[in-house]
Amino acid sequence: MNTRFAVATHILTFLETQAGRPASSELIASSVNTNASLIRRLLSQLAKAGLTSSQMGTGGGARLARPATTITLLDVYRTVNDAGDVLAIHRQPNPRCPIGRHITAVLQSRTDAAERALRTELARTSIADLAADIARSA
Amino acid sequence: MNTRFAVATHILTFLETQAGRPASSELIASSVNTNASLIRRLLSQLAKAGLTSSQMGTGGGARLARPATTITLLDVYRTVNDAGDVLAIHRQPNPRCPIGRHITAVLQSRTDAAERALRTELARTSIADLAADIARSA
DNA sequence: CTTAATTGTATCTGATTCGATCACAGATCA
DNA sequence: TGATCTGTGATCGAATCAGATACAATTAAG
Repeated sequence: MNTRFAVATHILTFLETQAGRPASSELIASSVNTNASLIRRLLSQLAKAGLTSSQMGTGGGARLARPATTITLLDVYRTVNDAGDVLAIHRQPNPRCPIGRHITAVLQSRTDAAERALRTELARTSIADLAADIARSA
Repeated sequence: MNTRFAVATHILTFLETQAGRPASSELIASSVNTNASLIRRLLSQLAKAGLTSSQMGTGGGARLARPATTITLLDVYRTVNDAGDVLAIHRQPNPRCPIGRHITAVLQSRTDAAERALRTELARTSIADLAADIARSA
């Protein structure tokens, strides 16, 4: 499993605490404890998904593009995960075997339901919730 | 994502259709369309988890160790996945940053809830259900 | 008792993925 | 003009994975 979901969530939560001031990738990287290039790559994805916006040049950086109450963990998940890769399906069962011929479709419908449950739960938490939790911890 | 969950489920469903007759790793491998060694590795895990039992020697092979109605996709998931690796957490945020210091715990509690939802859904499907779905498709 | 079949496990290999790192063109502002 | 940023491309080493081969141990059949 990669760490993009966790890092992207960290980024967004960090931006929320910046109260609208743009944050540079260097600054964010120092909070996440990784390098700025990786942060910029994730920010690029987040911006394409409409969750953040960035400005180049002196004094530039990234900001949330929407109120943190409207950005959920499901939005983050959708941004950084290819569709349905939590419970991958194996490639090519033997089509001459009755099990092999049907197992993929049958199993897929069940794993789809499971992933749907995961997503529903993720949708219940917003970046604002996380920021509030952190404020309470601090 | 690896394919162990899907392959292990395939194996168990295959065994269910064998009606108690032991199936060799070669036979199973031909249905899954992979090699026997991989199947044996998975069967070894499944046996340790109490889902299958194997017998060496001529005429040997693997069987379900319990009725298929009592083996759920959650059992399979537990067997082949390390704990909580669906939404991994990144390793070492900067502890000198308020966000970095708290994000891991705060996020973990939310991803735990999501993974719990996933598991609950997986528990609703048994190997017998899959076998029945396949019988209906055929 | 001998032989064939089968598991369980170790080892190796090529492909793929991932994160870290460096580099640099383009944009922006003072 | 010069300093500061983003966006993106390229490369690298580590890790993971599936495929493959090998072989000792076990079991049943003849």
